[in-house]
Amino acid sequence: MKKQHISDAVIRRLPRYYRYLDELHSRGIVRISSSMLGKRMGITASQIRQDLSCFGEFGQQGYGYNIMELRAEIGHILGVDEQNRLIIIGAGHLGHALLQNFDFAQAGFRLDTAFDVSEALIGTEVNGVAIRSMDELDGYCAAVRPAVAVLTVPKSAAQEIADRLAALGVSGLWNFTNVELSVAEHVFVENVHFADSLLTLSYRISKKSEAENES
Amino acid sequence: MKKQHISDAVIRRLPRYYRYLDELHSRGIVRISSSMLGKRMGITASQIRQDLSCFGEFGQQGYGYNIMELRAEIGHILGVDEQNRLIIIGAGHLGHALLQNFDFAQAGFRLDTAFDVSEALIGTEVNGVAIRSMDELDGYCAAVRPAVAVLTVPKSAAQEIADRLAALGVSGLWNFTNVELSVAEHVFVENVHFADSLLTLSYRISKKSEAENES
DNA sequence: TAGATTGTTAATCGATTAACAATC
DNA sequence: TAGATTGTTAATCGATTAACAATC
Repeated sequence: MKKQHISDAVIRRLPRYYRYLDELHSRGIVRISSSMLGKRMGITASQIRQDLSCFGEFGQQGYGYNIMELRAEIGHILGVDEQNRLIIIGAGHLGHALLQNFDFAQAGFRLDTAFDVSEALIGTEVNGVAIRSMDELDGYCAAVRPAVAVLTVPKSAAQEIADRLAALGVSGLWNFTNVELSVAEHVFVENVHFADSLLTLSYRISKKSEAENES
Repeated sequence: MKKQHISDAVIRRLPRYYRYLDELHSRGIVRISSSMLGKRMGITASQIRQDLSCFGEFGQQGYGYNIMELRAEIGHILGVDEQNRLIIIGAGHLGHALLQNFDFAQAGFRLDTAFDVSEALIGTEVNGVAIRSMDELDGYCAAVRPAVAVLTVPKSAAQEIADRLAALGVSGLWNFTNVELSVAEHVFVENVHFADSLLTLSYRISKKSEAENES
């Protein structure tokens, strides 16, 4: 095991390992070798072993990996057992969708509450989660100290709210607005840029039809 | 300009360039050099010039790039001017959020219609888009031949619907379900894995608090 | 024990950065 | 013209893959 610096490429593969191990486990499979897992995931066995070796020794020669064990180890590395507190800013359509569908607990977070500016929403509950006024945000954060805030607000409000949350001491922002936030460096920002994602698909499709027209 | 193979890393940066150029343009700025753009984006000028050189020569020595022009070029590379047809499968919370908020036209797609199994939704309109029965899917695709289908359905239905869409001839799937789809190789899949994204944030936050505890 | 598979070191490959001649 | 900045070639850096001794 080399403690060193862990590259972003490795970190972004961890959730994918986690997902595959989850599925194997739910199918009742007990063990797997790096080469079998690699075959399923479409990556090399080398890469899997190399990646895991950043964090420890989780396998056994001649046997491979115990799926339940490895899943738990990766979950631990990702911090899913910490159950950090999380709040949602903006309970519009997207905020609602997350409130209704997304399993925050499985990703290691405890969803506390949501905030919105709409009078119609304030005071209501969605899926058992209370929606509060943005006026309460400061007091709430001071008292509860949530680790992460989900940004599902209009583009125009994003940077201002991000600054406010940074000042209130959140550690991370899960940003669904299509803007590039600039925040103090102690705050981690993870972007979910729908438009970027769809544009890469657009690129691949148009390259494909170009290629077809050439032939 | 080198036509060659274009790496995924380059393709994934294109939408980001596009976004920055959009913003500069809307602020009325006319030209920018690779070094200034790099400074804003937090990347090197070299990388920008190297990336762009995959597709052509868009700048001018001693001047830099005309923002409007470069934006249009990148838009064209990404295929935003093709206005491919797109359908949404699953008009639940997330499907609704996309129907209401997302600007498909700006990403180069024409949103035709949505499909769902819910009797309550079938026949209604959301934001001017008709929601049809899944029973109509085959006939609709045969007639209209949409290029892309958005998958906002429950996990359990995802693979089956993906297979069906692949057989119906779609070129791309924009997959919001947290499953790994396996489809015929002529179909491109672009995943938006919320859970993976949040887990990387979880990782960074827990590493941070570990580091703090050590000191 | 023999076979399988790990963790790790070394080799390769690809992506990023630096340097610079070309030229607006 | 002089200064600025490109596009591209070369150098560096990092990530992926291959190989293999260690060992269950």
